[in-house]
Amino acid sequence: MATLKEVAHIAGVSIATVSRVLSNSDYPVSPQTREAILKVAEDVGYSPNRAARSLRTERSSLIGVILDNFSSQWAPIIIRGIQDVLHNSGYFTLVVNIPWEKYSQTDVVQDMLGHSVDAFVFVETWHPVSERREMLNNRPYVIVHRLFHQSDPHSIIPDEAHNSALVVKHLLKLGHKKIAYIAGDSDYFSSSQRLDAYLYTMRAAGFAIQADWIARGDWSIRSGYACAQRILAADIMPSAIVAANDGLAYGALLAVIDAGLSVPADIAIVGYDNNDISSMSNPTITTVTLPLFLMGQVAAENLLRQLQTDDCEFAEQLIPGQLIVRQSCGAPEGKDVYARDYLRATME
Amino acid sequence: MATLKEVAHIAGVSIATVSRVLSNSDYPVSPQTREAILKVAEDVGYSPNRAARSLRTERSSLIGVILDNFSSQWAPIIIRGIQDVLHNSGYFTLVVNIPWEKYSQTDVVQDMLGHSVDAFVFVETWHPVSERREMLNNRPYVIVHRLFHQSDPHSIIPDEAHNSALVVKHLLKLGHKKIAYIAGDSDYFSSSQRLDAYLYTMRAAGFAIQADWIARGDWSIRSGYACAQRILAADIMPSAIVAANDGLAYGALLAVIDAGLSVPADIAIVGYDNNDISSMSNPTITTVTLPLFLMGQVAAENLLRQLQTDDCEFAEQLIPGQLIVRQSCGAPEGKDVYARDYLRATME
DNA sequence: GTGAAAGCGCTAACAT
DNA sequence: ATGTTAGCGCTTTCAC
Repeated sequence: MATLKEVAHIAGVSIATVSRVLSNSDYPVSPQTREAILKVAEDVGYSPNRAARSLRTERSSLIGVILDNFSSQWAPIIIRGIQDVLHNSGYFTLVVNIPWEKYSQTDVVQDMLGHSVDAFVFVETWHPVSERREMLNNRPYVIVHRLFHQSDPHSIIPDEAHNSALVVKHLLKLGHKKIAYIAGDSDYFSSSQRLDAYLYTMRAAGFAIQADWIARGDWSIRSGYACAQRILAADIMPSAIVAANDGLAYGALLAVIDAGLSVPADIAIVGYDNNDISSMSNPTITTVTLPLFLMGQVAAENLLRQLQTDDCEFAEQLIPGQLIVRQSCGAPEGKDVYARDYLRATME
Repeated sequence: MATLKEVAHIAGVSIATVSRVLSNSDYPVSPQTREAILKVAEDVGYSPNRAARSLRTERSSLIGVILDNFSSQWAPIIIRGIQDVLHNSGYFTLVVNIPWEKYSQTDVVQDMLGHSVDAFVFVETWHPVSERREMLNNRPYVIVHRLFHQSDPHSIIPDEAHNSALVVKHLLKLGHKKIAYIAGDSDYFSSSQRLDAYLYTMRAAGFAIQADWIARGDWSIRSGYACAQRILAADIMPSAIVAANDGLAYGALLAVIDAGLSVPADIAIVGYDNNDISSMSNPTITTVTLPLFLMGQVAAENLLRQLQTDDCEFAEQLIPGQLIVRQSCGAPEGKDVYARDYLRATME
């Protein structure tokens, strides 16, 4: 590969001048010289040796990205959002998947620091982050879609309260007053956030909540089924069920149908996350979609800002999701949103 | 961060000796000295400066991974397989997603070469690879799950012929003689491979194929629906339909049901790919699963071999998939494989 | 078995 | 506006 020295030799100037031009320095160079150098660089296909540059500047144009679970339905989209911004700014990402169980953060972070990464992104991480900053060699970092309890001003997270309130308000607007809730695994930060928003929204609307309207599952279809069965046995039968995710909602759907009831006629159901399952079930499930790509972009932009200016202000950034109205809530606008009809309609 | 110099100073030896120990060189160093150095390195948390090492050795411990579509159902699993092997061998990966439309391979490859990547992995790439080797600066490379027509000895690909024959033979074993076929988009390499295997297997079994038993779709549910409608109008009604992927199979399923027929009683259906849809439909769809994680691992191991020994032999490696028997084929062992029953059974 | 020193390609401080 | 040069941390050749 071509080096500065070669370009300098061909262009008949010193390597310092070539460096000034090709490293986008703001050091003054005469237009003619600049152009000549640019031409030679183009001709020989010059590409800077990042190792040499990195050794000198202690910056690598590399960003470490650490995630819990690469194969989750969220991670790939978030990563694409991150890369979309970062690649356009000349950065490469070192993406590493570390299953939560075998997490030994130190090792990976240490290795990444050996590669002189300029900053870190943590995606969907759950791990305790006490003293993170020192471990990270005081490099900038940002957390996207944080799943653990500890608050961190460097986080970009879904606005769980807003999103959860979104579905509850949607049901209220449809006239429901007796709304039950299936919560997710209590280990998750998002689980309590979503539940709290349901409680708050119901109270703000002035509707009482029966104790046996609330069941706690573990995010799975199976537990959604079991929770819905318990709710159906409540003293006062609810007219709608809000589930903390689409798996739970789908399980609830099956349980309600198996109980000989109809969705949404007898019981309305709404989910959360816009999982594939919610668009393929029968009836299709009304849910909330998270703007994952956007979250990745925002995270990357946040990081770039940190990289450019020494001290910026930090505060958790909450990104709102969007309601997707389908059949399971009974709203008129979702009535026809089911896969087979969509298929038929567009197949003529 | 600690440097060789510091470790050498503390240990009271020269940096050369420290380097010999800490870079796993096979140069002889006395056991006592070695141990002393190792201890100091541990104490100060030494981590080699990869930029300096890379500058010197022209090797970076970085592998460039280029893919078409990060968010495909295959890519993340393949990548995890790749990383599983590579990380254990001390490599980091530079993963870059380049949508096919805006592919300008040269730029990314060029940038990666600037980072001195030791080798390349192409995942699900479609792009022409003529003269790839020179462009890659003669560095090792491997292609996983290749989607284009040109053959390349550096490929790790699913054994499409074997897999496709797997489902056809499965139907033959169940007694089907009149088997129709819905092919995928003809632009894809895998499409013709799968179709050919169907044709070959049927002929080898001695069964004639009617011209109107074969329809060509574009991988989508919608086109599966349309293709099945055409097949149902054939002069001789088939007893089974093989679809080139699960989307087509699901579309066919809907069409058969809409025609007032039953699956698998009247028409058996099988898919390919083990997409989520095939485990969630009703009936669930018999299909073939691709060993994606394994493919990634094999690809990475192949690459490591190239990195270690100068000349190794190359030949396309075909990785066989596995048949997943569910309800849509009518086989007894798949009879009970449906989501709701599974749910009930395990819910007690 | 160990140490001294050259040099990888680049940037930046300093000189002109 | 341009050139000269030191030195980033490491590996490796050569000397002892």
